[in-house]
Amino acid sequence: MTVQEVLNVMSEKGLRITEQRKTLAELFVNTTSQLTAKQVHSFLSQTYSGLSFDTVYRNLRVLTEMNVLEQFVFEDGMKFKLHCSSEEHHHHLICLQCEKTFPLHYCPMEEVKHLSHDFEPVKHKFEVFGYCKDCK
Amino acid sequence: MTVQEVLNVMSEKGLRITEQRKTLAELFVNTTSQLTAKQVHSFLSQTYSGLSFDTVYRNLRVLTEMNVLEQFVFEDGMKFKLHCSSEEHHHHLICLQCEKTFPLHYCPMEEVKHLSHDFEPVKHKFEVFGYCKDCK
DNA sequence: TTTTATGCAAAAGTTTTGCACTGAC
DNA sequence: GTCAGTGCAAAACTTTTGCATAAAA
Repeated sequence: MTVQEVLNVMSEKGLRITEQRKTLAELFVNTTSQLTAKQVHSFLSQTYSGLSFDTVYRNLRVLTEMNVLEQFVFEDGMKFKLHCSSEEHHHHLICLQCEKTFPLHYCPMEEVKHLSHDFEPVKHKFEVFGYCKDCK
Repeated sequence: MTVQEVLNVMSEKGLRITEQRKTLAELFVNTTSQLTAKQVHSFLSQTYSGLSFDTVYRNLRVLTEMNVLEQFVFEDGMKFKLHCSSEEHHHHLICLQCEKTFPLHYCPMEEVKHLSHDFEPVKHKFEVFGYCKDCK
């Protein structure tokens, strides 16, 4: 997904394109790792010195609601990344060192459905943490 | 795991057995769902009216550190449950209605190891949410 | 010009910390 | 009697909300 595509989605949904939002879009398009609100704020602060946290939170929330970003829960708080455009359902390998994410085109739910007859699965979380080929 | 076994672990590690901690042990031994600090506080408050939140948090942390409890991260905060005594590595089916958990003796990591040669897995999260046979 | 986005200030929610006092051993 | 546990108060941290002003369309 390009910066322009992200901005188009925002426009189509009636959002206004501010300088901050452009930079925010660039940040997420160029990052494969999952970012905390704090990290996003730090990054944007380099350009917009008076940037407030509430604006960051508001934009992260709005972008998550319109499916541009995806939200994940971790021990150290919520993290955000660009919503995977891949048509196919998949999961992620997440590097503990560089924090980059790599798509894993495998889902264990087929197997689970065979094993759990008394339970009706609705959703699931599956994430693998470890070291990528550059970091291991 | 029985209440007495939990208390024994606490004693062995040098913790003192207070009335509150006895009740806390009973709560977790009798609950298969994952509880938030808030829920634990509510429950214990029924018996100990002046109960403070910091004591609840302290005890949850101490019990987690000595592996009596297990900690999970969710959208609505940390949750705790008795550490699974099962020898075998497993995951959980979690009911969205009654919040009970059911062991799932299946782990997708064997499959993942075959698929991801460039990535060295260290740990993983796998949880299935849905409706149990009583709730569906 | 109209309406949305932003910054500021403050609040709400969760978790942690320091300290004096109480209670377990 | 000694040391750990508790309650209280306050702080730290993350996220949210209300309102006046600034900026996008």
